[in-house]
Amino acid sequence: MPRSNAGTKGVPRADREAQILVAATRLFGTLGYAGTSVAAVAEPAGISKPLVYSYFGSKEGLYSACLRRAGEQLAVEMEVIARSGVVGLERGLRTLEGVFDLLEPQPWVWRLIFDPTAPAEGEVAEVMATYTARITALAEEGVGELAALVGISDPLDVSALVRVWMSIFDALVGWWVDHPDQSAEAMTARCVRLFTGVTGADLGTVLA
Amino acid sequence: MPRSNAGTKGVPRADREAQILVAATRLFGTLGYAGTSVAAVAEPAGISKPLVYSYFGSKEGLYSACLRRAGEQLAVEMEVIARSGVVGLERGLRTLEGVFDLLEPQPWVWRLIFDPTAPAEGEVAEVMATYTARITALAEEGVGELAALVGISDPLDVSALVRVWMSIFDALVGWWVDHPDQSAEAMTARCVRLFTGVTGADLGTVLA
DNA sequence: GAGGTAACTTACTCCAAGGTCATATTGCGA
DNA sequence: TCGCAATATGACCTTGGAGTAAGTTACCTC
Repeated sequence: MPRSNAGTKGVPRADREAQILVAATRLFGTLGYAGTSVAAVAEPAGISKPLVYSYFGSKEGLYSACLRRAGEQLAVEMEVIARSGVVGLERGLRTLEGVFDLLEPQPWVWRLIFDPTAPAEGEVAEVMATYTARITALAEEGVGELAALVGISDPLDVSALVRVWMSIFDALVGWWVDHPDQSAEAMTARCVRLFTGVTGADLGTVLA
Repeated sequence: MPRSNAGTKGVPRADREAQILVAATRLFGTLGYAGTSVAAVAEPAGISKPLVYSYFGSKEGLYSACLRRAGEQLAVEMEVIARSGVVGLERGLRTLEGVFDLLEPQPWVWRLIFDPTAPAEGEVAEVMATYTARITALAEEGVGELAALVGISDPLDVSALVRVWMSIFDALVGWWVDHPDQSAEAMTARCVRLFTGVTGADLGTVLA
């Protein structure tokens, strides 16, 4: 019998890294960057703090790794939908639908990307800026098209409207996270009802 | 000449408290609760840290005091507008207008009330909940009325729509904070254009 | 002008959390 | 089977910021 708990347990680095990322993503997404300690990540991952540092270097490094995985997933999902040819309000809806599906098993991931408690400088800020920029670009595309259609042409108006749209998106995801009994499908249907009610548009065929 | 810097400077407690609150509100609203240290508040107020503790008891006590002042101002402003008889989308606009005016000299106050880095328990959380509840009640009133008009009756749909509305409000204030060159009046006009564009409603008379 | 009190500061304590070091165990190739 | 690299940890160092103890100065009243 070993005299200490140290020593390898036969788990390869890649596997451990994956385990740590899962635990960290969940905690960061739930408690926020500032509210999560590295020790609190190590515990559910079943390992000790120094191993986390050995693999990810720092708390920021750990967060960046989580961010890259989650951000890539979300950005790709949204980009695929944007390139699928759907336009107008329906494009917004389809994007919501895709995000709801993606987030269904791990809704806390959303907060990761827009966490206001994350550091405003350094590596984390840069990675966040990358994904925020990719997502914002898509929003600008969609909102810009829609704005032109209803006669909103002033660039500052469009800029504000982009912000509003992203905020609506965030609010709907946030509401959903607070109502875990609602399925992704039900959420999409809800969005259709709300959009229809507010804009008067016809989105009846979206739920095919 | 005095041998130390200690000793009264003849400033009455009420005056000092007011100075401290001004400095604290600005810092909390800019850097957030978590990002602001009590020492950082003391410095621009021109005093030392223990005096802050002597007057406000704790960092939470200090934040609560800021919150009460700011929250009361905002809640009263919004309640007055709500009771003034204006209805429908115009009520939303008038509320935005009132908040823009109130915030013009101190836009950072907005973030104070919805600061996500504030503690989730204890006195601060309670005070925040109080004002959030007052403001949410007004939103529910206004949104509920509007929702009924466009045939949205499911309580969960209304609940989600309330969240969306508050988020739009927050986005518009946030955009404005990021564009300090825009006057409160210009912002109100912008909101009229956006609302008109998105909903198709006629708000032409609002800018009287 | 003596003393009580309000206003004020210096110099600490304490703790949580980020980060590091020295060391222990085991799998595996030569 | 020998030894090295990879995996792992307990114990430690360090820092920043919340909070406090004890003392200093000045105003105000009698």
